[in-house]
Amino acid sequence: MDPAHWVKHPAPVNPNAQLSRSFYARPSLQVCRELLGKRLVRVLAGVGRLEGWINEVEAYIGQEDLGCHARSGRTARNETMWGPPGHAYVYFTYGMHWVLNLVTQEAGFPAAVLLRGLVPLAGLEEIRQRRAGMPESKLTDGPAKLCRAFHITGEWDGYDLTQSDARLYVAEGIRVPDSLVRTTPRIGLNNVPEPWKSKPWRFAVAPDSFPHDQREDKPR
DNA sequence: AGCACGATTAACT
DNA sequence: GTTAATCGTGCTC
Repeated sequence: MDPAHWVKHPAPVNPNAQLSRSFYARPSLQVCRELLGKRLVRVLAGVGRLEGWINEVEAYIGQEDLGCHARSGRTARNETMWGPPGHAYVYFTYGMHWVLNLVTQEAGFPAAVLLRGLVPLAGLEEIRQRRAGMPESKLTDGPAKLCRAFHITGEWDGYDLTQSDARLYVAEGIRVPDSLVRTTPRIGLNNVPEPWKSKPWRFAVAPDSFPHDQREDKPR
């Protein structure tokens, strides 16, 4: 990938800046698209920071969206999605996997963005440990894989990613031009009726688009 | 109370 | 390409 495709955020954006609630409090598709290239940060006490560039996301938008958990109304499981934006919505699925969403839009409207993929940036040693036996390219290339790698479980459901001293949050990152963004239907909605099944609400950018020289440990 | 299935993954043919 | 693993959730009876 031509490095010229990558443009750093213009000053005065602080590249370490934690995203504020106003970022999440917007239409979900806009938040979704803009999350590409941002960094998921997990602070582990005594271990250090795990970081990854966000490279794949999906939007789930309201009760009308029959692919969204909120389709069945307000329940104990989806409660977090109905709350204020900027919180983590973490749920358990397929009897063994946790997945992480970021709540979007205003409180009272159930919507969130599912994080489906990261490109490991920092804390590689810890990430590899959590994903023992997996090839380098498959450490965090799925919604449950990235939760496994970043120590994210149901305990994080409802966590406010915008609080100061957050141990889990999203920070500024690298700018991803539209020319690199692929838009497709969402993954895994096998029994969801149309038109929801085919809504192009998945946004992805190829992992090898990200600059290797900024990673803590370059892939071998 | 019972049941079908899931915003998935890893292993396998 | 197919499939087992594994259990919480929401829906039906």
